Formats: sequence, structure tokens, C-alpha cells
Amino acid sequence: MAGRPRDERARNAILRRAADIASKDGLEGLSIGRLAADLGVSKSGLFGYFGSKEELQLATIRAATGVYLGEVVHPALTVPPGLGRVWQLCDRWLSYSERRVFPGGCFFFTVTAEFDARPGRVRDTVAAAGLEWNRLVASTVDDARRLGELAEDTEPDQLAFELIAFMETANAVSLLHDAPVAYQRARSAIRRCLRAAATDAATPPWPDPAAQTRAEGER
Amino acid sequence: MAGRPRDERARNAILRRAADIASKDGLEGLSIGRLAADLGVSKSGLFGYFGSKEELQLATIRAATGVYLGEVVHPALTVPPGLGRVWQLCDRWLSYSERRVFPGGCFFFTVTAEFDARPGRVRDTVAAAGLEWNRLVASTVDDARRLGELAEDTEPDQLAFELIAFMETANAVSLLHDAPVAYQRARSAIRRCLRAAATDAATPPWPDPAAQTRAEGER
DNA sequence: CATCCAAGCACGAACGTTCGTGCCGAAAAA
DNA sequence: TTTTTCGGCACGAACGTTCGTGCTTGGATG
Repeated sequence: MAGRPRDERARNAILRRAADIASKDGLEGLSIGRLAADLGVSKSGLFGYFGSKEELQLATIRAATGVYLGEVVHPALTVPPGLGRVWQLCDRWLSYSERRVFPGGCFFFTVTAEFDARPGRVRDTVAAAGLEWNRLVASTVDDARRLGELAEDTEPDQLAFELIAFMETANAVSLLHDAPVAYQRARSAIRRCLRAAATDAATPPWPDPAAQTRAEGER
Repeated sequence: MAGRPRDERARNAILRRAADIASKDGLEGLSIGRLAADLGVSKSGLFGYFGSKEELQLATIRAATGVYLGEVVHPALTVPPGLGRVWQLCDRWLSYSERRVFPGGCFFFTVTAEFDARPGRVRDTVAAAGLEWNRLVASTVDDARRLGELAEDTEPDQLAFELIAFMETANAVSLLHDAPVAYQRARSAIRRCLRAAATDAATPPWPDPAAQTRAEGER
């Protein structure tokens, strides 16, 4: 069985599966033979799509970026700038990790840790994606500051560092210890962090945890 | 060089090198052939020390634990319990990461991210080490609370989560972007976090950053 | 003290498997 | 037909692992 048809659709299916595997076993643990067997196609047929393993790795990163944008960034950008958007960005990220959109947790966490000390094109691509995410969070924080919802002297890069730290650590801890409580920890920490930097003019965009607990108890 | 008595020293040398490699390329990227070539010994000779690759991985984790204890935990335990010890623990950890005691940054960060979604003995060992570190930080925080240096209603597990988040993220960011500024970010965040939880009775154990900047400027 | 033995260790070679990668032919699309 | 695409096959290298063989050496033997 061979032929022409929509190589685009097949390619996307390959890459989605590749991202799933890489989120668990890393981009080196992602082998062409296993991926092909997993999808029921031949090694060489799959190989033809990419031409080299490194190209497959780079394409997988691009595909995962698309998923990430759709799951986290774009939804958060539908709410107006300000503290609410900052919270949405964090909450969406935690939800994306918690729901195991990738079975091994955040794809980029796994791949970043794998390549952060290994020079090459893969590392450069991952680093660029990380930098962009960092800039997005920081500029979203800065928007809130300029809108008067965060204190004037808030440092966007510093606050972005802290928010990202909570998110990534929640991902790591929940995976390693199978402990969903890590996501609660992260949400608490983020709330406290944002509340400490918020001005009196701002109205908190996050649900009241006490009210939430009460509501769940009433069911 | 063969013979009897020296096997302990040689074994330690092997494991120290193995931990260095694994901190960069992970415990799977650590191959017996490359490690042997690196040390100038034969594959099979090295293999005989451990009997299997998994056993080598486990022994490497134990060896790295020893380094970690010597570099971070034991020095911090020389200062009396309280806020000062909490700060020492964090500062020593950041220094251990920043000085690249392992060339790929914190050994446990790399290995944890590698195995957190891969069941097996290696994962269990790494998870146990992580849990112990977590407990150490939390109980050190709790000591400070009971001594009246942190607010009575401080939650040790929550604060430990936040402190660890800053440390690990500093490690990751500094590696990925070659950005030592991440360590400053972490120290700032930790200071702010501890200051927010500290009581008036406590005297801050960290150096005044402004004074430090001044001192450096005067050189 | 001299000698020999048994054991421990490291070595080179080779095992079978899997890796990434090319080549080529068949079949489907144009 | 021509073009494109994919499967079968084979390659060299590297993987973890096993095996047989010497060398080194501590301790028992004479």
C-alpha cells in the first residue's frame, strides 16, 4: 500500500505521536524504529518524511509548539490585558500540564532539561521557544503594571521568573511523586505573588479558594 | 594496573566521572563504552564493577548523593537552626549549581526530568532522594517557625515548594540561556519570600544586596 | 625465606540487538 | 507515461552483555 495522498495529515499524525513519546522519554529516547512500529508504518517510509533524526526532532518541537500555543497562549490572549490575563496564562499552563495534554507532562520541560547542556540546533530551538515564553509572561505582567493593576515598581522579568518557577516545579513534582497537590501549591504561590504585587485598584481575577472548597463540599 | 585492594578508589573515580557525564547527557546518555573510553579502561573491565547498566545508574545516583550532601546539606547544618539555616540551605544549593560542581548543573535536576515519567528502580531511587530533600527543606523551615523567626501560620511544605521552585528554575534557566542572572533572580525571590514570612523578631541572615553591590563597585 | 596456588581483576573479542541511514523496486497518483 | 511515495532490505556503528584468558598479588605451604 503506497501512494500519494495527504502527506500533510499523515505527517501531523506522526509528529503528534512523536511529541507524546518525547514528553515521556525525551527526544533522544524517541527512536525512528519504535515510532514507526507504534504507528504501523515502515521505518524507511517514516524516515522519508524528515531525512534525518535531527530534522524529526526539530519538526517535533515545532508541532509541540503548535499544541502549546493552542492550549495555553491563544486562550489566554482572548481575555483583556491586565492582571486577569496574567492569571489566565498561569492557570491555563497549569491546566495544560495537569490534564497531561502530553502524557509525560509539559513537553518543553522534558526536552529543555534534556538538551540544556548539549550544544546543537535542537538546543537552540528549545532555547528560543523558552525565551519567547519568558518574554510573553514578562510582557503580560508589564501590561498589568502599566494598567495600574500591579505596583509601579514591579519588575516584570523578576515576577515572570517567579511565576514560571512555580509552574514548572508543579509539573516536575506532580510527575515525580504522582502528587496532584503540587498544582494547588503552585496556584497558592502564584496568588500570593500576584496579590503582593497588586495595587488596591485591582480586583483579583482568581476564584476564591475558600468559596471553591465550599462549593465542592455542597455537591 | 590490576590487583586487589584498589578497587574502592577506582570505583569511586568511575562513579564521579559517571555523575559528571550524566549531569549533561542523562543516565541513559551515559553509555558504558563511552565512559570506559573516557577513563582509558576496557568496557568489560568497567562493566564488571556493576554487573548491569541499571546497577551502574543506581550507583551513580548514590555517588552523586554523596557529593550533594557534602556540598550543600552538611555545610548548611553547621549553622544553628532557624532562618539562618534556611537561608544557608538555599544559598549553598544555588552556589553548588552555579559553580557547576557537576558540569551539567544539578545532577538531580537532569536525572529527575529524565526519569520522572519512566517507571523503574531508577525512578524510585531518584524520587526517594527528591522526597528527602523536600522534607529537609520543609523541616528546616518548620524549625525556624517554631523558633519564632517565621510567622506562626507559615506552612512549611508550601514555603519549601516555593523555595525549591526558585532554586531549580535558576539552575534550568542559567543552563539553557547561559544566563547567570538567573541566580540573582532566585536569591531575590527567596529573600522576598522569607522576608514576607519572617517575624519582626528575626534578623535577616542574608547579605544586604545594596551593600554587596557597593562593595563590588569599590574594588 | 622461597615457592606456589587460588582468587580477583582487566582485557580483547564477539554475541545479538537496535540505532540511524541509504538504495531500490512496486504501486498509486498525475 | 511520468512522478511521487512508501515498504523491504541491508549497511555500519554503537549499544549492553558474555566469555575466555592472561596478569597481579595475598596468603598458605614447604
